[in-house]
Amino acid sequence: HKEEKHELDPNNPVANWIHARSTRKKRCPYTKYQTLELEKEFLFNMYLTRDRRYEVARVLNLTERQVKIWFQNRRMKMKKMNKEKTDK
Amino acid sequence: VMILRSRFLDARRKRRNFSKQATEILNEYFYSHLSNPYPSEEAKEELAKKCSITVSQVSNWFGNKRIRYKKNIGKFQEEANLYAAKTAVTAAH
DNA sequence: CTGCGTCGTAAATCATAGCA
DNA sequence: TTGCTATGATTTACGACGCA
Repeated sequence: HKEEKHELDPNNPVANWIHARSTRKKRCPYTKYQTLELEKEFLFNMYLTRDRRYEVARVLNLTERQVKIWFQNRRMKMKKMNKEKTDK
Repeated sequence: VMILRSRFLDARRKRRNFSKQATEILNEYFYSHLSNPYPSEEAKEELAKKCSITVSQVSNWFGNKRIRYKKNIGKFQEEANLYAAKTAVTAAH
C-alpha cells in the first residue's frame, strides 16, 4: 500500500531548499535615470571594458560590481527576448 | 523615444492568469515534490507542454510558488492537503 | 589565483487581473 | 466604480561553475 514518506514535515518543510545568503545585499531598484543610462551604454556595446565600467559606475553612483552584474543580467535578458522571438 | 520604448516593454507585462487545468498540473508537481520542488529543464519542458505555456512561464511559476509558499506555509496548508490527498488517491488506483 | 563569462535562482518589486 | 489581494513578470544580487 502507501507510504507516508515526505507527506508532511510540519516542522521545517522548506529547510531543505538550501539557498539564500544572510549577507546578501537587499535588492535596490535603480532610478529611471540610472536604468536609462545603463541601457544607452548597453546599446553602445554589450560588453564593458574596465575603463567604461569604472566611468559608468562613477557617473551613475553605482559600484563597479553593480554595473558588471547589471550587464550580465541585461545580456541574459536579451538572450531570453531573442529566444522568445525565435520560438514564436 | 525611450518613453515609448518603456511603454512597449511594459505592454509585455499584460498577462492572463493561467487556466485552471494548468494551475492544477503545476500544483500537482509542486506538492508531490515538496522536498525538492526544482524541476529539471526536461521536466519544465514537459510541464510547459502539458500546460500550454512556455518554459519561462513554468520557471516563473515555480520561482513565485517556492518563495510564496516559504513565506507563509500556513496559508498554503489547505492547498497542500488537497493535492496530497489527490495524489494519494491517484496512486491508489 | 584572478576575473569576467553564463546559468539558475532568491527575494523584492512591479503591474495588472480579478473579485467582493 | 473602487479598493484590495492574488498572480504572473521583471528587476537586483549571488553562488556555482566554466574558461583563459
